Amino acid sequence: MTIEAGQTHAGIQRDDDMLADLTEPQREAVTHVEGPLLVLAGPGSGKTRVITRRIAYLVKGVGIAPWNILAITFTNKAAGEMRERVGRSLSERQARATTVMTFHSFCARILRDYADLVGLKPTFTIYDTADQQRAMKRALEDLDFSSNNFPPARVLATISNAKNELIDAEAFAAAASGFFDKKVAQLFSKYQSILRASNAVDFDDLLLLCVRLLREQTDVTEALRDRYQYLLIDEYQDTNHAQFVLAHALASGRARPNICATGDPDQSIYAWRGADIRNILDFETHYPDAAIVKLEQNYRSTQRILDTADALIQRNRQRKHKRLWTENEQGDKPLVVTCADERDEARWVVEHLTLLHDRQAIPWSGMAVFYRVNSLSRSLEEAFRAAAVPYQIARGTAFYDRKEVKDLIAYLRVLANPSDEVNLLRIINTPARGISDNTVKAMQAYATAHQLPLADVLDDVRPVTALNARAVSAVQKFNAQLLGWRRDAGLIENQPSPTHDTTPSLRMFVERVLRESGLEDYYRNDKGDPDSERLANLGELITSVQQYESDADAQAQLDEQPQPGVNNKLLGYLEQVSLVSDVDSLEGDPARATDGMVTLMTLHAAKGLEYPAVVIVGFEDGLIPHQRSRDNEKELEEERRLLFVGITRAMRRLSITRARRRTIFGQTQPTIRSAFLNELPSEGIETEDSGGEESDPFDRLDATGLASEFPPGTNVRHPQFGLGRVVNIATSGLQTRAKVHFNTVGSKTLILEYARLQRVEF
DNA sequence: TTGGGTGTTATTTTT
DNA sequence: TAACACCCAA
Repeated sequence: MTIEAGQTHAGIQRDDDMLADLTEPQREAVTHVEGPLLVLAGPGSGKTRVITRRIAYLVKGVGIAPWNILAITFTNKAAGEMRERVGRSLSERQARATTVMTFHSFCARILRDYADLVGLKPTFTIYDTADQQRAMKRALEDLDFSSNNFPPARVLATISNAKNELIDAEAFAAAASGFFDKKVAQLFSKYQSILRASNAVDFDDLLLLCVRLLREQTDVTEALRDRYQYLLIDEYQDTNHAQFVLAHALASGRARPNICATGDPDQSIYAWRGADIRNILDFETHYPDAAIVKLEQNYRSTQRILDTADALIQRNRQRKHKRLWTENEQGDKPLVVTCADERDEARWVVEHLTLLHDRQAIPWSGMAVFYRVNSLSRSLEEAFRAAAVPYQIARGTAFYDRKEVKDLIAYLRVLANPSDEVNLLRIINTPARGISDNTVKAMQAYATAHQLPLADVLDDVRPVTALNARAVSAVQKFNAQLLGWRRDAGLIENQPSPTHDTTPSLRMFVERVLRESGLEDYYRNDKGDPDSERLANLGELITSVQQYESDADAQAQLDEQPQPGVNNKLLGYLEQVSLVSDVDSLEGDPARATDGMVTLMTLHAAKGLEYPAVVIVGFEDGLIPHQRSRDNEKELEEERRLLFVGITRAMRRLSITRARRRTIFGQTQPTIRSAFLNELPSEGIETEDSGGEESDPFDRLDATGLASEFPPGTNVRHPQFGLGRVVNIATSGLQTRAKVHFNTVGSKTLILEYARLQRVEF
């Protein structure tokens, strides 16, 4: 039976059909309709199922119009998955009427509609990290700052943190106190003016400007609240302040906000990117009459794996109590394996996985190896290659970061948005066309002196007296080319759209730009040898254009809209490129029966995935928890959550390995086992030696045990100095030094092995 | 304009 | 160690 959108109670499906296969808490979450709802979903607890079922229930069970539903996720992958699963339980028409988007695409869409209200043109460009870096370098140059003292990445990170807190350049300047912050304030303001002049925004601006829009334009807010009456937010533990405010603004304005947040504080691993775990921990404070549902039953892992994870996470204080349980079998004890060094560790991993593959018939695609830092993948790769075991590395957005791909996209961006200086400067002489650095500098100087956008200077270069005839003609030729392209794509305002026989499709248009810009020849002739890989990548980009185009055309047809023009498709495509990375290009869906390959990735990248067999390597102090997170209790808890995420990815087999020695930065050093080792239930795990070398009888004397007994923040008593509090703890070699702030004598650094510190509980 | 020499630095990266 | 950015020379 298909129910058409908009139909009311007459055609409502009986609840039982949709609810029969749910557990009690799941049913509770699905059937909660009005008012705030928080779903605390442990790993593997069927969260996505609950969310999609809830959407189906709202539409089919309650009769809510699908266009009143807005579901927000963090990743495109999650959005795509959710869209797909919603599509399965609703009619196609209903499913298409719901809005399932990432925070950023949602904001981008709103800003396109209301660009003028926040000082943008609808053609604005979304700058990615590389674009941001270029813009920041320009800001540094303009202000004569040395990039040694102000590394662009660090400055941008500071600015990003500010924007996540909804602090704009002005507010930042007002609050800046230290030397660095004051300088950053100047850079912040310069950077924003560069972006503004380029009609460009960065990822954080999408959120910031959206919030500003909602705050300042009450009619827009009203319209959006009216449209999106039921709000679902996934991975709520990862929301930053801006996202919290945005969600709140949308949900407010009615007596009981219809906001449904799902997430798990124990899986919050992005605080360093601005995520604020308090958003989920304090949900009931923000929404006093919130209903809370806990999904604690796990359908993924064996009992022993779950017990290990649970024991670990119970150590955290910043959390909501939750007890994980499962009806799954007990399973094998998780293994903790000590290896000689990283090569021995890698060898053990490959051997272990090969055994699981051959004896237990687990396909390669059902296995994953996680590490804390990317650099650990190297020794693993070597071992996998040596043993001829198929593997893949999950790396982020490699494709769109390729030089040749970025070049072509830069052309498209400049065509869509002539103000985009960062990208204009990228392509102005790529490939070389006789517009030298000096020519560019002269034009920039002229632009600055006359307060003109660089694009205007290109339109008429003759007044730039510093240029010789050759330079002028080179610039004119280039500019004429840009104009020609724009005209044919219908990208020039106040001009009739192109006749369809000029440039009938976006794909053909992009191919034409590729050819006529000289990029194609440039990469073909590069160094004499046919640079086939680069050309192949460009070909792949064309394919993605075509893909986008046919999707857009099909969508228009379904919506009974006229076919979009090349100009609109170009804008849409560029937005997709900016907001969609290719992380989901991972092969080896464990559900598939193919043998596939083993997947190697960071612990962060593992979130949301599951594998029958998991190995976590580098279980050492300084790695897990990471060096930089040791001094701070909050960060230490995040490291614990990271390990928790890693452990809970495993369905049946879990192994954790460490090396006694590891070579880092070219230096081989003895390691100390992770402080978290003592937090795993000793009866519930099995320890083993890799057999790579004789085990060291003194190994057990290492300092780790002590270190974990005195995490920063611990209150202690010293026989001489009295009461104090551990400030930080550092391990070097076999010694553990603790810096303790004593109530009476101030700070002292003590060697834990000798200082007779005692814990004091209050 | 490119290449080589030098110096600096070293998590995690949903968008 | 190794990757990357930067600067200078040809």
